[in-house]
Amino acid sequence: MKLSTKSRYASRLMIRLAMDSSLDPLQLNEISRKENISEKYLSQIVIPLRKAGLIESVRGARGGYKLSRSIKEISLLDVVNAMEGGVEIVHCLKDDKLCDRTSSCTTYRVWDDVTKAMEMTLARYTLDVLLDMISSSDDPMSEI
Amino acid sequence: MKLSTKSRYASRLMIRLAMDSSLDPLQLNEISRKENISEKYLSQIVIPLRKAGLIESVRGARGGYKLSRSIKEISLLDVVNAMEGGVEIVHCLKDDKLCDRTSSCTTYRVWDDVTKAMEMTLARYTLDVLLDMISSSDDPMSEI
DNA sequence: AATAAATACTAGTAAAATAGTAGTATATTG
DNA sequence: CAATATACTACTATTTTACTAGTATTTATT
Repeated sequence: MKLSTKSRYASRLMIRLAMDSSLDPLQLNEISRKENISEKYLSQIVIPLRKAGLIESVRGARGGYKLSRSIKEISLLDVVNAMEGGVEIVHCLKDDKLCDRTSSCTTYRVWDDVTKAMEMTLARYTLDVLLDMISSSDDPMSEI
Repeated sequence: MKLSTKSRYASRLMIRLAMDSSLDPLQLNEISRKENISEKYLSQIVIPLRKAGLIESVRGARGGYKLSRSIKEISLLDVVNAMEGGVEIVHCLKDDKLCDRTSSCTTYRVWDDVTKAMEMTLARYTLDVLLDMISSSDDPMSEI
């Protein structure tokens, strides 16, 4: 039950975008350097984020990416949802046609409950909360 | 971020053991029939459960399995922990030597929080709670 | 003692998911 | 027009998942 690197890298990328106060878009090449993640891989990660409407891209020279909403309005639930297509821990939560036991399934209710707990927790971590966590950290040079 | 079939099947197997009030051990062949899971596969699933001390086996003819603790003392957290070796959603939560960013990592704290939320939720579902859910269900013939 | 019924153990394997890489096309700036 | 960036498409090695198969061992029953 591991989170994919895509979700984790996407989270770090989003925090980098949130940290960038400049009006110009931030380029993948810079995020790649700071986060030590292949630029090519980042360029894949960025696609679902854009499709989910979390970020906007600017093409061409001096292009890059920026958040499309305020840092208060983007949570890690949004990010993980975008990357994984939902955080459901079993397929039948997403598509109940996958299993005809659903309506009478006891464990189904448990997995649903667990999924909701994850969602609630992730939703609490909006980008502004994460920035607060970083700025209140002991080490001012801390990584994200 | 899906739960493995092993964990899900193990949960259903454990509920079957919990439902069995007889003093004799329950055999895989019966669980296999009732749950529509290959007996051979169940025989693999049973191994981590036994190693985790959740069930006991009786070998030989008329052998089988039974819970080694009371239904109040076994939760789905125990089951998932046994099957997956922990519910951590990132490896670094289990072994912090895996990443040198750990001490200064903001997202680390999020993943830790999410993992704890999952653990708390799973721990609430002890086998006796699950049995209550089944018996209070509308359909007396409901599957688990 | 022999047989049947069960678990225990070891190994293998097909399919899917993961974690990337590579290359070309397209858009924009200067 | 050249340089710089994203956009898109395709491929691939590795790992994980979800099994299956076969043999060995233990125990109850006859």
